[in-house]
Amino acid sequence: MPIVQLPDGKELTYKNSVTGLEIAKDISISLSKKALALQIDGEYKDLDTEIVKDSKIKIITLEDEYALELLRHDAAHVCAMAVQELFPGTQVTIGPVIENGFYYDFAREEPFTDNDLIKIEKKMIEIVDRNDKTTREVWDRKKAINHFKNMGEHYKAEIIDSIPGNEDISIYFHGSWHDLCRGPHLPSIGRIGKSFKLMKVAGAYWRGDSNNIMLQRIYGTCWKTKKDLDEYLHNLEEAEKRDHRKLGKTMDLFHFQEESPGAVFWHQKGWALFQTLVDFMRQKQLEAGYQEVNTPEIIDRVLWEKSGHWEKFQEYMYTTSTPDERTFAIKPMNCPGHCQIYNQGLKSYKDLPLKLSEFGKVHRYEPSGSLHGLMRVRSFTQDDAHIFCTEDQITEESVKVTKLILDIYKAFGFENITLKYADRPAKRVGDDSVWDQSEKALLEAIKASKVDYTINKGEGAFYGPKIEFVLRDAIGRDWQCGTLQVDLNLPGRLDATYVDKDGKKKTPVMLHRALFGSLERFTGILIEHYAGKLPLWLSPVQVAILPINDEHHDYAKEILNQLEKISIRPMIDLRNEKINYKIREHSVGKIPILMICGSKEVQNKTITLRRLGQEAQQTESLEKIISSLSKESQAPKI
RNA sequence: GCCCCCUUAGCUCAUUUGGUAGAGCAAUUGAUUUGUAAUCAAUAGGUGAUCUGUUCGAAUCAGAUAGGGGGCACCA
Repeated sequence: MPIVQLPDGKELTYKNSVTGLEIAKDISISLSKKALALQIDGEYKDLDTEIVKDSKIKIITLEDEYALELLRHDAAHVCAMAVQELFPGTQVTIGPVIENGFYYDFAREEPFTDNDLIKIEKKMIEIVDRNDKTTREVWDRKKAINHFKNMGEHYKAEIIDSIPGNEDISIYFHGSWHDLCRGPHLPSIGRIGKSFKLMKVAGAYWRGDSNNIMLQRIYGTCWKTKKDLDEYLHNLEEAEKRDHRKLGKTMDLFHFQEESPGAVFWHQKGWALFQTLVDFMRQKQLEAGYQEVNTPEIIDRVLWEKSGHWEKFQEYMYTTSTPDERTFAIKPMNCPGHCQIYNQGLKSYKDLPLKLSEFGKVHRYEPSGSLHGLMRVRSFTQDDAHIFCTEDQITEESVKVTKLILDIYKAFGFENITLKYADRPAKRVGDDSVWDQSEKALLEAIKASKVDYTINKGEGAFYGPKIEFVLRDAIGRDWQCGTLQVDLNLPGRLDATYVDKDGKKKTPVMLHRALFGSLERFTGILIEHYAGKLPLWLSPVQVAILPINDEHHDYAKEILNQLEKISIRPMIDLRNEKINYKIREHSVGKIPILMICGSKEVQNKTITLRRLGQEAQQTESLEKIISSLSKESQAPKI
């Protein structure tokens, strides 16, 4: 006699076991038509799941957020069905739901072409129209493995083999097609509707391991309505316009060229932006008690061997040998250098925490496939620092770093910053007891910072656990920017010591931290974040002075002069062009403020101001504008 | 590094099956002296990424190399 409780608290009593669909019918015919799945005691199940005992249930319809996941999961199945109908012999592997859609990985000798994608999409629509009913069966493990092996589905057989013994092997049927799957699924496949689209084909390693074979991954997007799909596609198009590589070119900020892959040629305007960021950080770090230093670009490999970098990263380091037959590495990191500075002279516990910072340009021979505009380069500038401290100081210093990073990010208006806590990786240096200690300390620090975070298992640095501060680019890709790492290994390896209260020499802890991380990457993120419309203080050209005709040139030059005196970055457009033309060109060029001067302005000693993205004009006295701009162009206070 | 795709004028892009390349913007020159998102005209601009092959003939077909794009893997 199961009693089922509905979300509104109402209870229904049944004599025998009952399915979700039957309950939905009892509530209302319209609900039964909309019903997609079932939530039983918080767990999502198929709509035809038999309920045998008292439980809290909820009928899932398109209105529930979870419906989107169901739709996308089913869409992945439909994609696999379509592929197998069109390309017999293709093996299926996995097809999970991801943000905005799904993907499915296939094993097939021949590559899928863009044309195939169109065919597959058409076939998917056919399958949706067929609207096969979905049924679920639980199979014996051995039977399932043999069954899929006999079908030639070796990857599926392998997956079943790796499912923990206490879990059911559930097989879902959509008509005659079937797949191993955890479920739940829609009652029939046609319920996914037609608001989906296959987006791209890509390679992906079987089980995410680069030692394995490469599969072909088909990415798709799927939505509840056509309107949602169109909106998603439209937003994607808009986001692509914000691509920093595109804006970098049109805004004349930087370029790349094939003679130096992954290295930035900064143009004057891009460099001005870069330098503004450096100035900003320098100021913030001085306020936070850091001492800025500078260390050599090229250091003997002996030091890198000592630090452990050589063993782990040798193939990703640029090296150079000199006529005296020494091998040097071009620094990929600043930490060993900072340790050398720390090691000069005896340090006392009273010196700690000692914070050394550097805008250090580092070089890493990153895999060619990983290069990506400014986001991933082979030569970049870190706003790096190392805090030498005692174990007791780890938490306090870490909390300070976390706050500093978050405050700085907020100054740029970043809303969704993701924090990830990454613990010990497989390949690492140091004893596990030391790792236990440093992981505990960092976890304590992140908890004390009272911020949300996720766990990134096994993704720490080789010398210690880390917190990653992750920002998103225009099209939703995540990039690690800031980082904080607790290191109980390198100071010992690099002979750093301090004299403690008891007169004994001890090894300090080193906190590695970067705020922006890579200045190059952060600049890229910023360009996309602002869609190129940089705030006044960051804009390489802050003001364009546009005289109406050549009678106004002298006055325009006078304005230029006055702006330069208060360290505004102005430009003047003396070309013989119409004012409309000049306004358009400098608006497209994303200059925040246009100053128009004609006869009226010359006569009254005023300026007419027009701001980027606005049509409104504002006429003020030259004096007043100068003083207000001087304030407005300051870096934000944090 | 791996899979797939791309590379044509300074920029954005055409040239449908092989018959030696076009447009818009930008540039240059001239005219125009202009009041809030493109004034008009003329001129110039290309070893079609690079190399090698197939062919009577290659931007177009094949191969290699380089760079780039989308993913995967990597990311001190």
